[in-house]
Amino acid sequence: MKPENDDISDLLPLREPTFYILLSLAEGEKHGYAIIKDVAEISRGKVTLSTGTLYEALARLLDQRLIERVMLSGGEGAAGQHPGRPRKAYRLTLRGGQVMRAETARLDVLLATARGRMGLEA
Amino acid sequence: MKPENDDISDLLPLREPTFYILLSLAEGEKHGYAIIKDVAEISRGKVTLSTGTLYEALARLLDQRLIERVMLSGGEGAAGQHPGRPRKAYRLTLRGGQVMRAETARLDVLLATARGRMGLEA
DNA sequence: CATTATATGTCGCTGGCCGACATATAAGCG
DNA sequence: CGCTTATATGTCGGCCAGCGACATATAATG
Repeated sequence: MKPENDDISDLLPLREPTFYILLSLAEGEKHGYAIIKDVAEISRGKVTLSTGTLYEALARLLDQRLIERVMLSGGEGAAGQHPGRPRKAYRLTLRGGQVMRAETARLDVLLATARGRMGLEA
Repeated sequence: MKPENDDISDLLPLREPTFYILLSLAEGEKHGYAIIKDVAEISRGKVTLSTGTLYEALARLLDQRLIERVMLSGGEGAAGQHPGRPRKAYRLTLRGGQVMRAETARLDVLLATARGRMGLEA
């Protein structure tokens, strides 16, 4: 019925790197480099994002409004002293959260179907 | 220790269409067109394989030895009367089964991680 | 003052997916 | 009989996310 213009299901399935990037941001706002380290950690070293993958994904996710830029917490006029270029922090949007819930739901169904089909309930 | 030459984890993650193709064959041997219909069914209409996707995937999976061709059951000299071009049936190999188990295990961990991170155990 | 760790970004290539197109064949129908 | 329909396999060009390689900038450390 509803034309549902910017339909979330068009964005699914998420590729593994993208899924982990959003998942990392689900925990709280982060800047790019922090995401790389976090993803390596939560994936138990299995996913090591290349910078190409990461920054291109961030641009795409911004465009899709699944994430948004945030001012760096550390507040006031504090430039925030740290090595490297100035950080850019991102956070998950409501829409981004919806996508993550839709994707986990999809995976859930997929796994249930697979378990049912293959003989490995044991 | 073992160099593990043809490592299965190089083939993961599977894309959704590929996953469903292998899952369909896990049930038993099928020919291409039957896979298309079966996948549409088991995915509750969510995944409709284009013939491009399907036949290219079958060629690739054969090459990776995840599936193999089988003689059409229906036996003897029976040509097997049916409309359309002669059927080509495929079956999952042991290696293909290993890949499916590895992939479902990966998804399982992924989902558990996601559930832990997002606040939705409820 | 050189190295290292932190930090962001671009570019070209590849692989899998996809829609469009091509082809072949048996069955059903008027 | 010829037309359409459903079944069946296959190719091709384009697209897009991921990825390795490369480029650049900066603060801390020895």
